[in-house]
Amino acid sequence: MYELRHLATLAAVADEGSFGRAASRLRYTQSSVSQQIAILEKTAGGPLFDRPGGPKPVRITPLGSVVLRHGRELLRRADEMRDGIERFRAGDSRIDIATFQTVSNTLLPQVIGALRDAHPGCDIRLFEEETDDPDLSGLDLMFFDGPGGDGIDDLKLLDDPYFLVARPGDFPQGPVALEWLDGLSLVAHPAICHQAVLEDFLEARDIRPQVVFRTEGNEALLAMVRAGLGAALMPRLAVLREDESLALHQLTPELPPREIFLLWQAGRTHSPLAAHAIELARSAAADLTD
Amino acid sequence: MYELRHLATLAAVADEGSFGRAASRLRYTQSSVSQQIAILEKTAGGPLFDRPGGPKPVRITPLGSVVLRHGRELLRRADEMRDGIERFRAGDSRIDIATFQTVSNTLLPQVIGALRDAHPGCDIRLFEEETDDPDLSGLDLMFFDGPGGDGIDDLKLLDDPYFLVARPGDFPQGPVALEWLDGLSLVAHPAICHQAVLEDFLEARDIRPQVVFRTEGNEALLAMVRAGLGAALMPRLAVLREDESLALHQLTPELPPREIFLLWQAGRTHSPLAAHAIELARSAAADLTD
DNA sequence: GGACGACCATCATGAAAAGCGATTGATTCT
DNA sequence: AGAATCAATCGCTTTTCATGATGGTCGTCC
Repeated sequence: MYELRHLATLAAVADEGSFGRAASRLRYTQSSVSQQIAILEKTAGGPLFDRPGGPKPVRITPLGSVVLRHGRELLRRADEMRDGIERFRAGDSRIDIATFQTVSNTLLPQVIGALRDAHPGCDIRLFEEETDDPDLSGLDLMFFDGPGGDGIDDLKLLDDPYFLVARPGDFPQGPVALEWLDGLSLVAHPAICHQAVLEDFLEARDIRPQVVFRTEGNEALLAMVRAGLGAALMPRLAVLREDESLALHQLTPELPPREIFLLWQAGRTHSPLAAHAIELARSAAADLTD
Repeated sequence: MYELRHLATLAAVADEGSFGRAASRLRYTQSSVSQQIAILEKTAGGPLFDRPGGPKPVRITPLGSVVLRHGRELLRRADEMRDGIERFRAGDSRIDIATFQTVSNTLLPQVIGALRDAHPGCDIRLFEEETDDPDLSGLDLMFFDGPGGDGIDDLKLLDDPYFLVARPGDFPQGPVALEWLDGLSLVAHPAICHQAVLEDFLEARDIRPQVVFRTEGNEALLAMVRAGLGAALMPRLAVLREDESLALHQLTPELPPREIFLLWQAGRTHSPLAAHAIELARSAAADLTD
């Protein structure tokens, strides 16, 4: 059976017009070139070159033209593959990352920025979704507020502690005892993901705040607090702009912090891009917890 | 260095999700598949599959996807090449033929018809040109009214004898002596190709007809004869419709007949199509000389 | 939990082939 | 005729390829 090597030889012979010159170009011997062409001629079922004999150049036959045309195309594709591999190794490929709101606003910008700097040609695709149940199909990486389950590897990036967010003056400065939350008017995220964990935790201690409004938007929640609709229990990182219009109170005892993980399919070999992204996420998380 | 075989194995492994199943599909052993993938992984510079171990299927890595995508493309092209060769052998290819007027009207229709019947998908291209100097570059075959020169092989198809074409009654029925042509008003082809040969032949015998009109078109010449502008010396085959408005007279002695040859580049291996065309032209010529 | 089965890597071995050098035969140019 | 050029071919060496056996890993089934 013929192989790419034979096609390369064919092309060289066609270029040089001579078996011998093709041989020296490819660092073969003339005899080897003869045999390679012979193999191609056997699989093609007829002569690929007319050999006039003597110093005249060999000339491609009509059948040879057919094989040569296809052969060159194959060689071109093989080159493209080499390029493709090289580009991939340079990180010039695609990465699909799922994320959620808080991460999009804090960790991710740093990660993406550094990634684009290091790999200018790369194609980064983000998918923002709030879900209880991480689905990594088609994704390289996923930020998630909990560890991965079966068939998923994870890396814990950081603990994001909960604070009570209220209007200045609504509570005395400093830590607030957890019991104060009982019966308190709160605005909150929908009861999925870590929000559910949180509410179960309070319930278990017989603390039942009154949730008067739920929305996914962090900014919307903070606006509600500013407007006096109620207080909010929010992870530190969700409060982007800390200004005089809001007061952050630690809680005693502390609520279980939201844990932020980076997930990927278990046992997966990462692309250079993904490997780099993991490293960047780890160090960005370390910066945030300073 | 990797070869097409390795890419085929890669694709099979990707399809089957298992080295062993790919091996049995390709009639290899599992060990051979392992080694082939190892070779590809070496040239790609990293693992192409994640091997979870145990009965879980292997999964392609991002790098593997790159190689696989290109690999499949290469294999597809290799298949196309096989098809191309097959189509070529079936005669379903292209043939370029140069011809001239008389041949276009007599021999060629039969040849082309039979060729298209035998090879329905073939691509026949005709180039009609009147020239003294056959140029076969880019052509498979050329009809010509003389033998081929240097670097050209030829096949003599037939002799086409010259007749004197006149209006009925202008000459007594039957052969006409050559001397009668001296001073006679003739219409004729331009003095190239065999026409030149013909006039030299007469000149050498001190016979000088008076050419009152020249044109390339056979039909135009015959129309001129009918109109009484003059007589014409024409090869038998150029007089397509023999009707009562024209009289054909043999000449005594005969003029050297126009010889019709089929030419091609010397030593060339023909495509099946060209080989067939040569055979058809030969037998069509034989039919005409009956 | 321990034996089993599915799976891939590795190693040694024998077979196939690829490549090489020398020679031959054909052709052209001088 | 002789020299030069070129491809085909032959015997040989080296490399590559494929194989079968063996060992390690992971999941599953009593």
